[in-house]
Amino acid sequence: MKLTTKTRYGTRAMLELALHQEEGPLSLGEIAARQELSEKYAEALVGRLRVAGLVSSVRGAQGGYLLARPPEAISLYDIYLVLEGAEPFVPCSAERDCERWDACVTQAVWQEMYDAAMSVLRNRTLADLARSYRRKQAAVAATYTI
Amino acid sequence: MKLTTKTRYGTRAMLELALHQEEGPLSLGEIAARQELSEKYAEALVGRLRVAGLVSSVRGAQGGYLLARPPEAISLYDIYLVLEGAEPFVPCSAERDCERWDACVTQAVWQEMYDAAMSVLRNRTLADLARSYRRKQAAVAATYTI
DNA sequence: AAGATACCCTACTATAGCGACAGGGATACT
DNA sequence: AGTATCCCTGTCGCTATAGTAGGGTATCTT
Repeated sequence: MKLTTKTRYGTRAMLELALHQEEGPLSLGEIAARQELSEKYAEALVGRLRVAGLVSSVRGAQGGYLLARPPEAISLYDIYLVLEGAEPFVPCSAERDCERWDACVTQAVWQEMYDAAMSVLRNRTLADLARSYRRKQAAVAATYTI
Repeated sequence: MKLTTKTRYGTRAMLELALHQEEGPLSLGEIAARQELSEKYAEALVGRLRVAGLVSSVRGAQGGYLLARPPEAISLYDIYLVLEGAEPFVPCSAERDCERWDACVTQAVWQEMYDAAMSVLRNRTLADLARSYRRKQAAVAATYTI
């Protein structure tokens, strides 16, 4: 069970956008630089987020990307779904009669496990992340000041 | 995010052992047959469960495998841990100063997600599974009887 | 007009892990 | 003697991930 870099990078990119929301669009170059990624790879990720409607874009010079909705309205699950896909944890292959009762019994547990993980993502928005980030930043600044 | 067959097969094998607990040891051949696996593959899985102390074995003719502890004392998390390893969702690579605050903020979420999934496994024992199984079996039997 | 930038499409490589099979030999119990 | 566990090794194919690379078009700002 692992989380891919796609989701990780993508989520962080979205967090960047949330943090810079009022300073106008963020270009691919900037996003890629902060993630230490090639522009091409970043393009692939952000492109999908755009097609999915989580991000909007501004073309031309000084263009770039913006969140399509306010950060409170974008959950981490939204991002996950776009980048990771909705593929289930464990496919149940039973189309006809299922002899595999034991499998079905365990199946229920896997499903529960998956749902538990997803519900964490569902209950967390980009606004939450941004808040955590700023709080952390403030805490560190305070340490240095004192 | 996916669950591997190792965990799935392993858990089902353990369920088999739980269900046949009183009928003496279950041989590899039987386990493999019920999982529709090669004996060799089953051997690899059960072998690890044995080394980990979840399963005990009886050598020689009429030998086989048994649960090492009562089913109530074996959680699905125990099994997961043995077969999947304790590797976290996302390793934090920061050993020194970490410039990646955004990453750390997201890291916390991934961790929470992982914990949520694991807590489902922790709260479920083989005895629970066996109970579900028997209940289901009884329900189906009733359907056919009526 | 020039430059910056999004947008799109394709191809390519490398690696790692998973899923599984195969064989053989030693040990232990009935 | 026969049935099993036990243990070690090697092989194979597949798939997904994780990226890189290149080149072209459209659109906006300055």
